[in-house]
Amino acid sequence: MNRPDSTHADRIFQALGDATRRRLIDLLGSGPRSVSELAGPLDVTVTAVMQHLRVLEDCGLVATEKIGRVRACRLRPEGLDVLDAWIRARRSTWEHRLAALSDILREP
Amino acid sequence: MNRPDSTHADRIFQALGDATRRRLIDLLGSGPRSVSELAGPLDVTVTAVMQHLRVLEDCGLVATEKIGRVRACRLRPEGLDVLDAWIRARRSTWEHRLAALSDILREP
DNA sequence: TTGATACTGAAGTCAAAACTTCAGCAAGGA
DNA sequence: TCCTTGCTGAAGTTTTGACTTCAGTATCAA
Repeated sequence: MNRPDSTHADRIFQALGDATRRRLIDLLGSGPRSVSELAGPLDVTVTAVMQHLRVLEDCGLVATEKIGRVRACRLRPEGLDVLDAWIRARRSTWEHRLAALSDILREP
Repeated sequence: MNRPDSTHADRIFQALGDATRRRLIDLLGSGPRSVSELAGPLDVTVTAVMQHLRVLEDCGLVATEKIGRVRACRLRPEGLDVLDAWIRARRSTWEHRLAALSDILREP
């Protein structure tokens, strides 16, 4: 079924769930690129890159700007904040629960 | 195309890319559950839950153990470490690059 | 022993989404 | 002006993977 994703974190996980998009992200990691500069190494058509960029832009991981006839694409580091918050929230909850459990087990 | 995922982080993103699996993770956040206790709230068959558990177990986010005829499922907090490392690595790289860029722009 | 419960495995269905082709259009250069 | 480059949009194809059904198997309890 896979209900519609709602939260920001949901959309980011959904976006990063695709291997091509993660590779795109890593390409942009070494600096801004145009759409066709991304299509080459990714070995897909420029149209496919456009579609991936749309997804990544929608969830805040990438920003693009059209200058003349080329579209400049770059990463948005703040985009990772939501992901980081997701991890922190879970980690602290899970670890607290485990700690509480082991306290109980230590009872006489 | 979407080539086979190779790294551990890749498999985790792939796993968390699915909304049902994220909900499953959140259910386990409040304590261990059996397969059928998960299937109820998720509103899918036990078979579907089994398949999701397989994925989550393979990437180290969940551990399960069969006791008698019920399979006990629990989270593995360490599973998040890989994800956290992925974020940190990118964040620091991206931010350094941006810092370097703004240094250049500040040049006379 | 019998029946109910809890999962497992194989096999198939189906919809979402990744990707393509193709026909534009606008910008830049010769 | 004319050609090339770089992107865009619509539409269709193909693949992936989430989900189901159904037929087991093992465990537990009466």
